[in-house]
Amino acid sequence: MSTCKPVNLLPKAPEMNIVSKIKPLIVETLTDLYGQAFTEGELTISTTKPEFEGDYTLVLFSFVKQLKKSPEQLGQEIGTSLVQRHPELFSAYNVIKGFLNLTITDAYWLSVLQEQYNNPSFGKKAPNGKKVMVEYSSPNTNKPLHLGHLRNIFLGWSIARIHQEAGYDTIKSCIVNDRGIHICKSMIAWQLFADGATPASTGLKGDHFVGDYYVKFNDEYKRQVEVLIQGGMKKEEAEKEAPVMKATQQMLLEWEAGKPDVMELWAKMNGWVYAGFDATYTRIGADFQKMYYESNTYLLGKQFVEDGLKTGVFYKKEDGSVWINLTEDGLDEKLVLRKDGTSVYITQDMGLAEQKYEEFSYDQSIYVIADEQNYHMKVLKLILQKLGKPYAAGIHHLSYGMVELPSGRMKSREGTVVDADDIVEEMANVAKAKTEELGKVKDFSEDELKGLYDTIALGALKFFLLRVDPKKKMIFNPEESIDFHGFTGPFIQFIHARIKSILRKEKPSETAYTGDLLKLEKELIVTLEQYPNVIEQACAEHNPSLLAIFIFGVAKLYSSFYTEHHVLTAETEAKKQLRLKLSEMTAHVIASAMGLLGIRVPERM
RNA sequence: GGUCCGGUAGCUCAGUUGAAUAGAGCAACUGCCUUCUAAGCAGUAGGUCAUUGGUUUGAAUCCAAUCCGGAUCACCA
Repeated sequence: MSTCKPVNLLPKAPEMNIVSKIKPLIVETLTDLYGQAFTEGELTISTTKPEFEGDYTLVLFSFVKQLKKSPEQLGQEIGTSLVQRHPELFSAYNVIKGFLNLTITDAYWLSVLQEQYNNPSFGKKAPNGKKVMVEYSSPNTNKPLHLGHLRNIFLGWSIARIHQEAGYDTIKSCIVNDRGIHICKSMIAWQLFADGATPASTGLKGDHFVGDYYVKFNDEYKRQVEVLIQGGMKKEEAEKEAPVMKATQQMLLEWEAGKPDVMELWAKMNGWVYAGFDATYTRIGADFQKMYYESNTYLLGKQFVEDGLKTGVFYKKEDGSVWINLTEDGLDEKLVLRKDGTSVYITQDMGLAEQKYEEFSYDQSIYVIADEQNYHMKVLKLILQKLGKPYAAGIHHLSYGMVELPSGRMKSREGTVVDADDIVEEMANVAKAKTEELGKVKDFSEDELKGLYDTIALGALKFFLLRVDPKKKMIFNPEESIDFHGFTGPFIQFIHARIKSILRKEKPSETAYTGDLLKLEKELIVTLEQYPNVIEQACAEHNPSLLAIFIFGVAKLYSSFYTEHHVLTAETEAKKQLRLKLSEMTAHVIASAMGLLGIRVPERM
């Protein structure tokens, strides 16, 4: 950094966000002026609306009653005092109705720019020594991933990445549901219909190959049930008696008994599925540090039942089944062990939580699971709390809404599931067509082009799924492919590429700028300065959409700036340097924020 | 029926720790490529914030009731 300028006139490098900086100053001013104690929490400070003069606004209404003065008078007094006491921070103020609009000095904003313009990690926090586990994806191994999984995966990956940026040590994990009746259905169908076919012999991706047999099972099952009903059987009975269903149940028993040929087929078919999943994960950029398999964990948790019975948290019914009564907590009674002594879903989850804690001693454990499991996760946390588990408090359910079609929920039986691989490929094709049409990267090699198409396709898809508040369900219309204009990933990628195109021609010099700031120049810095806060908030609220919304605002602002003011042919050399710095800082923040969403940004597009 | 979540522009969504004239994108309409990438910019139009009542200096936001949609309350996972 340059040190040969009159630094003493400038505020120190902004480790702290401007809002947290001015809050104590306002508190101090209030106390001095009126002799009453206020806390920072009592202040309402927001960015000043564009139609008014100023950067940040203090709402005065709340003080009127306590101080028995009109808002106008309060505003004048506080404003005068702040500008007098801290001329290095406040250059002007105005009072409109009950709002005190404060203008921060250009010098302050320029110091922010000067300190951070070449910092690609602006907003990154120092390690806080805390460990967070994020469990996401968690697929079944009987069919390929679909659009709903993608929302889960992008959310999980992003929330882990955001925590990492906020200073946490993160471990991404996945619990694979690799056992159970649904797997056996694919296995039975393969035995019946495959005639030895494999993914290799058919050229199909393993997860799709196995998924096809799951569909074949259901078709056959439906056919057999129909035949039995026509033979005079009742529907419920037919559903139980259909030969393929009986064979499947038999197979599940054999699996649990460890029958060698069943285990072998199971391992083989799961292997195909994993190969398929891995290909998808690699393409979309998902990764895990720890895989858990239900075939290993489904017996866990039984020791909890013993403990719970001893401490009276659980109780046993006459038939031998074990329950917990949660009615005092507003929930129902919940079974934790079947009468035959086998564990249920929630028992396994207790066991897995314990195992994760033993292995990683996490401070926080985030489960990315659809909102249909809100009740289950509430119960899980509550039970663990009642059992006095130290890790119970750190359990957080990142609940997200379903991705629905305009016609309603996706249903695999009706063939309305949007396949993950298909949608990625489709987006890549759109990206290709669009790129070729624009013809801006004709000199790219085959590989570079392919990389660019995936970057844009995944940018569009990830941004589309992450820009919405996770807890809200969202509508996806397959008729219209995901847009590349407006509030989208590709728009932001485009702005980044544009900036890079300038920076390839010239890089900013280190000398600090000391002149005036035009409206858009200042607005850009004011906005960029908020980035560390946005990371913090996205982390605290487990909500990547805050980053998506923020970074779109940045990109839009830069786009206006870019159209209105020239960088390389600026009015003066000093202005050019200023704008080069603005451009570089914007590019860094875009790359960083998009990175937290799992989206790459191209140098050219 | 109990619990939870949602209802904001034609569509998809922000805004929901109360604050100024409720914001974006898409779609529609008007302009702008001989100057750093037009996947862009500038602008026009589009609203009974589901309804009713309440609290407040101030309500899309808080409270109550009602209507609509969804999830869940399995010895399935």
